[in-house]
Amino acid sequence: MKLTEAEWAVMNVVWERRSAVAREVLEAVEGRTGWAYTTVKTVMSRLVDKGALKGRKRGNTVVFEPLISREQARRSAVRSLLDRAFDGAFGSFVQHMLTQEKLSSKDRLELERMLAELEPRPPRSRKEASR
Amino acid sequence: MKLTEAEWAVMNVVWERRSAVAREVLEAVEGRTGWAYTTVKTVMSRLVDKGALKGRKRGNTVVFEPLISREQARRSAVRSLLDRAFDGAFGSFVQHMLTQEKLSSKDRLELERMLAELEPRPPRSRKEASR
DNA sequence: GACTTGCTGCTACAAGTGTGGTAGTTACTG
DNA sequence: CAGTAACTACCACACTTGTAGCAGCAAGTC
Repeated sequence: MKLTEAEWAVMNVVWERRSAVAREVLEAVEGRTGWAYTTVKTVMSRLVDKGALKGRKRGNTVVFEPLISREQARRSAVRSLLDRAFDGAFGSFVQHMLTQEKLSSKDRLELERMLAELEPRPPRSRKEASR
Repeated sequence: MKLTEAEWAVMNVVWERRSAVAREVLEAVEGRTGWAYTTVKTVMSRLVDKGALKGRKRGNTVVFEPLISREQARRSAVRSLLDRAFDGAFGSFVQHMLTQEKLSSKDRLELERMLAELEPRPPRSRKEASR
């Protein structure tokens, strides 16, 4: 599932709240984007068309919920970046991250912590069931 | 500098050879893409327009060379991914990489190695505790 | 010098994307 | 119940992206 920039902005809001109506999404992104209400609606319709959202009519309005998980979308975004920009090679990607991107030491610590945590034996995160 | 998928394919070839004419690019990507010669030309023209390539006429043909570095392009691609899909937060990105992407243990080792190599925590002399 | 071949600069055109307007419809408010 | 506010579905339109055709010009061939 490939999402456009605008679609990410919308999906991020819906994922965060687990479900949302158009106006909520608008309010959440308005500051950054300056979109009109109808713009949000259009983007959301397209997301329904492409199977990323499902809308359920409740009275007058439509409540949207995600049909794809954030992790799923993230995976394919990462995959796609790796393929087009890093020859699909994880190694060159990591190399890039560590040498080219300016990581704050906080970032680096985070990275370490996670590695360490993962190191002894892949500990399942406590939040297990996520397809 | 934001590149499209087709543009990445072309730029990758040019970066690899440091310079290339259209036909070389075509030959390099033909297998994967099945593009026509003119398709390559069009993409390359657009790359010139947006300042990613410069073309220098040599006799009949045009030799292209990159105006932007691969690292530069990669940086902005990574940045863009982080922003749209990970709230711009490096932390959640790393978390994703470690929990969601299937890293081979080789990948993980690589990640560790580089991290260690870059480690700011200096086991160096404690005299210069600055960077 | 006339031909052939390959390269170039335009032009095209459909699908995807960003952005939003309109009009009809539902539901609250007095 | 009439008026207003809020929603929805549909339409519009410019710009980008993928993909390529065409016609003219340069260069090697006999």
